[in-house]
Amino acid sequence: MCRVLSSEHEDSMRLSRYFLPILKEAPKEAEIVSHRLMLRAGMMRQQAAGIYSWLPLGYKVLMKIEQIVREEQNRSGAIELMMPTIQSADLWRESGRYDAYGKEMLRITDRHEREMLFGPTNEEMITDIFRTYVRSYRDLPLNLYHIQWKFRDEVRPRFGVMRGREFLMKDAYSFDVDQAAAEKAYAKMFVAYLRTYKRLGLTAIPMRADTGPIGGNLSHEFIILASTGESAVFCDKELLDTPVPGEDVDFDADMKPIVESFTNKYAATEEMHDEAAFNALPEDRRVSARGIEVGHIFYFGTKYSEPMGAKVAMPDGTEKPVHMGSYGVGVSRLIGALIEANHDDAGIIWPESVAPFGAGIINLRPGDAAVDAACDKAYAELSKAGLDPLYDDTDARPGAKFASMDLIGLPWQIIVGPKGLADGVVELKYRRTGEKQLVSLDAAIARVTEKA
RNA sequence: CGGGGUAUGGCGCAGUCUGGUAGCGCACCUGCUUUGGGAGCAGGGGGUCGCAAGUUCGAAUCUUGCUGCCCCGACCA
Repeated sequence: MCRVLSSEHEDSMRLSRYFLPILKEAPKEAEIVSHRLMLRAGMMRQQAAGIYSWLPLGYKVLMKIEQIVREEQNRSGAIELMMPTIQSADLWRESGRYDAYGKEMLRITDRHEREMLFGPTNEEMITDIFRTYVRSYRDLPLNLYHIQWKFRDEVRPRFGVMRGREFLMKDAYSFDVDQAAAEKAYAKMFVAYLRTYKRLGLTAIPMRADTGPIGGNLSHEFIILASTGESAVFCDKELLDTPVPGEDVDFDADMKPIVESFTNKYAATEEMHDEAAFNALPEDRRVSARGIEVGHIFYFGTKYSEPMGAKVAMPDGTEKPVHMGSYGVGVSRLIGALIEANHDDAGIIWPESVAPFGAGIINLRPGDAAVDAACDKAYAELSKAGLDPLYDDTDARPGAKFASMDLIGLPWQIIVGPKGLADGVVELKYRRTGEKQLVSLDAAIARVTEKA
């Protein structure tokens, strides 16, 4: 009894007590599938163009993605801190970007008529922190990151969270003594990104990106393939199966072979596409698809350290500006990308690593003693196993319950009704394939919890 | 920022051309019947028709101005 009660105070939830405002029809402004499904599944609500409230279901997914991103950043040796959303214009004047940035920057004036801004990124601020405290080459390398809300006043926000104005982003910044060291930091992040997307259930392909005036080849966009992607991409089919390093990867070792196992194969977005090089691939290895950018890493040398005076003392006593790189992951955008890559006509199909609840339990006849008891048992067992189940104990009709559960896309459903129970079985449904089987309650619980 | 749409209850929509007391489906509340893939019947609540001026005896409807939102393009995580 106490066990059941205490588990209820964790993440598991009875639908009758939850806040899950499901819509049968999607608001007309939502055009693409991820946007429609997020609104219908009650994950978010638009408050202004490109600005959203995160409702409980959406917020849970957002936090799960954020946590995976965080764990992989930490594993690679990056260190988390937190910078504010509001910044002073003065910092941006130092780098020259205050005037250069244009109208995408949301400029704010405070009560003392001081010029402020809602940060679209944090290179200036992190450089300021660095120059304040770090003076010696001995303190390098250093990689600091935070996961914070950003604002870019896009001319035309669209596609829901895929192209919002306010968005959650992980941005990391590396500091090194020279370009060779910075390249090592870059390679570490490259590998951390491969691992992050893998854990999210996505196949992200690193593609060379435009490095602008700095040149070199140290900029990659991480792209996932989805038919609704925003840009055309071209790559070698072998990249889809190139192995991603496991949890035991040693980040102190040389990352270059891993990076090269990806960068030695053709991959480019439309802007960087080289038709001749692509056509040199055997025909059956040419993948021409659409993609969604979910991360971007680049090395930019002394672009900020130089004008902002972020220098360290070198062994010979001279001072040199540090070499920097920055590494972004669009955390909120990833929700949209995940849905674009994982859905069917009935709704969302969450990868297990980010599903808002690990499994759904549907009670087809609340009030029926046997059905209630079976559901209570499933709920307690799944909760105990840390599966974080959502228990639909409402008195809605079966059809509505099935439709809602499919819509929100939990990996597993255990469906309990009086008819099946009379034969000693419940229905176990795997959302991704739609595969259903009639098994005993214990077997269903065992099957769902075996991976947890 | 150029071009095009659109704005009527929480969501989807009709009504606007031709001015005359705001309607439908879903959702919500009550009751009854139902209950294994988005139930049926009956009753009920909820909207100053985006905002502001104007025309008119009378404006959701006509005129003017403004604003929000959406789509296409250029731009970006």
